[in-house]
Amino acid sequence: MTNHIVAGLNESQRRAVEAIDGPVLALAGPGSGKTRVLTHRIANLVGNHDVVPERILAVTFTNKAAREMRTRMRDLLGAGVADRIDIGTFHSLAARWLRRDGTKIGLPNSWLIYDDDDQQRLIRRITKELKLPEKPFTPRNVLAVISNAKNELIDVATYTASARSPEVRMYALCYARYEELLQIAGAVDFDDLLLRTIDLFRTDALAFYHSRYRYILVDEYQDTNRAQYEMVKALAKGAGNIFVVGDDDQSIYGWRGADVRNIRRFDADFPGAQVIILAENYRSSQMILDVAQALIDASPRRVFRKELTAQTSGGDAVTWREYSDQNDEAQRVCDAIEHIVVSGSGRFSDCAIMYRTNAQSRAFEEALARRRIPYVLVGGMRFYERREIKDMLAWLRLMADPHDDVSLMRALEFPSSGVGAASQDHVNSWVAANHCSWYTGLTQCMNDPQAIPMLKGAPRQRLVQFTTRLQRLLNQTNLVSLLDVFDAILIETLFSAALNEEYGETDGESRMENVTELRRVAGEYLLLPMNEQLPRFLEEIALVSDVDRLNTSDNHVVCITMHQAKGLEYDNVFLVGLEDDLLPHIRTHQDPSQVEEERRILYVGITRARKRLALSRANRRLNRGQYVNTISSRFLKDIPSKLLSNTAMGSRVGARTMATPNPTYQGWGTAAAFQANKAVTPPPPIVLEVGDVVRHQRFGEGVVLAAKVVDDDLEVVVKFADEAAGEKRLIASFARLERIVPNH
DNA sequence: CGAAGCTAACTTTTT
DNA sequence: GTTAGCTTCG
Repeated sequence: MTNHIVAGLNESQRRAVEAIDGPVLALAGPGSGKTRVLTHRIANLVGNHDVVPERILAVTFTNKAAREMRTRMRDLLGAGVADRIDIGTFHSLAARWLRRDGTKIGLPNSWLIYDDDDQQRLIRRITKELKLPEKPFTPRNVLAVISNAKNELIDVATYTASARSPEVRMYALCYARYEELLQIAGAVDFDDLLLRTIDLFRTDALAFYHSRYRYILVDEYQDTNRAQYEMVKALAKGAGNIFVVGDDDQSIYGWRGADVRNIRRFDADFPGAQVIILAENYRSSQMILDVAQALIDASPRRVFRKELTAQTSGGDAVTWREYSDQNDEAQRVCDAIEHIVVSGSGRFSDCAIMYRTNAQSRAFEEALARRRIPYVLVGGMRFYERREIKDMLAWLRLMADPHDDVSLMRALEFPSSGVGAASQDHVNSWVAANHCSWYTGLTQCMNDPQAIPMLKGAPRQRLVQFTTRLQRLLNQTNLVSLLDVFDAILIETLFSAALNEEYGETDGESRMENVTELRRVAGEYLLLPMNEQLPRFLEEIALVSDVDRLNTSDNHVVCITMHQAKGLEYDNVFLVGLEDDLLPHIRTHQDPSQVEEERRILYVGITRARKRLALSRANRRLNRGQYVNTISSRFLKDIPSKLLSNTAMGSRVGARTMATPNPTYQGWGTAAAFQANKAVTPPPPIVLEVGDVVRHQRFGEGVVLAAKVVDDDLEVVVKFADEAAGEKRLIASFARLERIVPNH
């Protein structure tokens, strides 16, 4: 039956949609309509083959991809049907299954997810406890060792048994203790979500999942790690209808355990697999694809070769420019963006600046802010990683699980409970010796003054006070919603006042606004049954990423790493910092396979562009306070120079000098005509004179000592009342100064 | 015990 | 140019 579901698909897409039985591998080049294939395949199963929606499982790598798929499914099938399909990331699905069946493999009834920060705190505690030297045993290193072991499905016993060198034996000790502490806290880390699910699939519970999921679809299969691969294999053993989409040329997560071999050996793992290649590109111009193709064809070992073809030939030339330094690069990119907007060929939101490392974003942020171009920065400090947010979450988590040690120690520090390092050490050695949680230890200590002999007098009193406060919260019976719990904590801890105390009034208030924003998010969970509200809220927060929060409808330039940009697309893409040492990153130079991964990162970046692509580098770059000369990325050699133009995008604007401002574009005023979003609208230009009294978000009040116009903006020197802040040179619009007393 | 001030190290990418 | 962790002082 041919109908609207397959209408409009090309030959390969259609085959991928209609091959519903058995194993199928779809090799989907960038922009080849991968999501379309996934959604239409599901629509085909439900609409044309009467598959019950509940029998379908779709796995993605990001929440964003999951949400997008859900939205498209609703358009195709209607919400009533679409919402019955299980769609999610590996991690969120695993969490869902473990909530349901975790007790079968020994998980407690309720458990928490430890994020990266929690893990590091735990590790720091362990390395201190074991008195390990700082040198190789940084939290980051130790965590990487443990995570790699977990990714390879190596448990503590196996790891310990295979430890030869003294150093590895130390890591083994950390691993063992780490696992014990997680267990005591009733917590699982990201890797555990997958590992424990594999454990679950080794029990007879697997039969349930086999009967439940008859059709399995996996997106971005090239990014699966060992654990995810095992999960897929276990599930696919049921009905055998396993459909995976991926592209080995876009495999860029090897560093966190993803194994390209999973996709390359798919037909060996699943005998009789159909392999379908999707190479027709519906996104980019042929000019852009030629560059991408040249780059990837230069890769020495490729297994599946694809020849990307565009819908139309030609397009704007891809540009390559070398700038003097990172600020120059940022300025010229801004020129080009302004040109695009002013000439009417695009909006700010059609432009994206992509770089290899987050550290590169600073120069662009400053240049964009200075010109009042609205932008968003993806990555860097995430909302849920802010101090005040983590502090609030620590208390919320304690409400769900008082044995969560990491949160308890955090709650102990904010609001300050007056419990110092010495007392903490006493408690810590006691709970370590008794293999119990802090909460258990503190409760004992409260009931029996002699329980922890080292603790007495005032320090013990303070701990008792803290425990009393915590128990008062835990025992409140009149809390009937998540918001009640939230507010009870705010009241009991005097959270807002504590923020002002800790950060000063101005900063404290703005941090409280973030907490209020968190409260607003919590408010979205009120429709769930009371006992599910808090756990679900916490789980979602642990698994949400920055890209997930990216709002594509707002009119702003996007600054993003090439990694995070995977799955996104823009009319105009600026790939910056194409320098050896940055791309390929210096830490990959000695390993050819890692350098090849860097090549694929660039490939991913290039193929994000629809219409225009600008490549650039800075001849010298400020590294940590020092300028370093750079050389072009070695990957440039693989792109024939005839494919590159050295006329920059928007070069007319680029030619302007600081002395003669572009008459057609006058900062934000003109840009506002292009319907910028309110949320990102920079403040109107502020005019300051010497002698004005101003307020800064962080530094507080100060007086303007000097002011001069630099590059269309005002640069001021402000002497702040706060001794610590002293005198600062600031860009007026970037610093968001507020004039409180004009100088008349 | 906590605040302030100093040093060192550091920056790859993140579910 | 930042941040985290350590030392020192009050």
